[in-house]
Amino acid sequence: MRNAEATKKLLIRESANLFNTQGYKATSISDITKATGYTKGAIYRHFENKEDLERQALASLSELMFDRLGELVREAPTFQKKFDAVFSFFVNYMNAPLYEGGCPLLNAAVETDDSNQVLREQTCKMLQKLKQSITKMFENGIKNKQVNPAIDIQYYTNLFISTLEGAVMISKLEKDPTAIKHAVTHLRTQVDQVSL
Amino acid sequence: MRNAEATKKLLIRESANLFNTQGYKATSISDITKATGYTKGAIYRHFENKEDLERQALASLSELMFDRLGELVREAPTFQKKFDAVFSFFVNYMNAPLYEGGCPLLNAAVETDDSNQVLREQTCKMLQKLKQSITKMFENGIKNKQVNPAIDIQYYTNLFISTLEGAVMISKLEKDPTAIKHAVTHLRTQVDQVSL
DNA sequence: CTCTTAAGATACCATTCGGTATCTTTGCAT
DNA sequence: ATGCAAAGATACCGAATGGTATCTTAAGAG
Repeated sequence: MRNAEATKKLLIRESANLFNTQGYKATSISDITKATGYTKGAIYRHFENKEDLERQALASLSELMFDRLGELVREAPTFQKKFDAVFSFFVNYMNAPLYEGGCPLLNAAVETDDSNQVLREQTCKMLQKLKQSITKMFENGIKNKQVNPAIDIQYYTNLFISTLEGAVMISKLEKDPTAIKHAVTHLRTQVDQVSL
Repeated sequence: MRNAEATKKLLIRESANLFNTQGYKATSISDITKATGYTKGAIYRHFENKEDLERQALASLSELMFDRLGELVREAPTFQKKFDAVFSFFVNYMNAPLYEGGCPLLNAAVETDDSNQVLREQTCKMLQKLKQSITKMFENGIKNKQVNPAIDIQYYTNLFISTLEGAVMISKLEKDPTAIKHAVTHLRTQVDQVSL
């Protein structure tokens, strides 16, 4: 064989980049053939249909995101430093992106919320996973006596994700990191306020 | 003639709804013919090409948005009530939308930031206009001695738009207004903090 | 009531879409 | 070396794409 697994990974990686920059519906199979050098016959040997490829590509982006995010948070020792890690992850969408096209959660959410039921549910689970990560950080902060236990965790979780994602939207549109930096500055003060 | 102006308006309104829900690239001309009852010949009599229609549809969404937003802000008497009006405008994306598909700024920004130069610049101007509206509200608040004059207006403008837009993304994806309500709650405390 | 002209419908164009059937090539086991 | 199954290339399908040329219809002017 010619290393089927490697080519499948390549197909997923390249199509994920295209989906995340141009959109899922807007990216054609022949776009992917041009980007990878492989032909349609090769693509359809590894994936049932375009939707199957879209699902696996989004899953791959999700995995990349949570792997990196988890790594950064794990390495940070304290509650505040863990949030610094999350913030730097989002700031990096502007200068050293893990993947092209900005946040895959934001992109998939906006494209699929009204039209694509399958990808929408997958994106929903991605958001839930991100929420769980943030929630866990607050819970551990409380457990370790670093955070005020009276706070509304769901409220802060929603607030942090909203602010970061909205700022990514603005900074990507303006091609200027100011909005993200403002968001991070603000959220840092929020972290300080709930810290003991 | 058979009232050309009315049909052009109808074409713009219906295609704007489709673009804002399904995406610009993902919406075909024949989608628009099905939604309006008009044929392609009719559409191409009123618009040079699809891009021309996309531009005019986005401009129409922008006009709808700023007309309504401006009206709400104008009617509110005080600095704090003006921001309440802005907040209620965004909350309404979930229950009584001015147009289908959520915030046209968010949708167009995410779709075009990496791929569509023409629409991207138009969306950029839309964001600038929104920024100017918020900035003006802070400036007037300062002028009227209702707001602390030491605040960084650009910072708060970015923060408010980021938080609201990110929350719209989440609430639309989850089909649940909680995220927006949390965002509004938080921004209201920010309004209070900068108020005199 | 007709004539003109614009609005809109119809039919078509080349191209691209997602998808498939079939052929060729490759690498491995024997 | 040879056979074989899997990987990938090629060629094609019907449907849909954006766009256009042409025909028909309708409204207002005289």
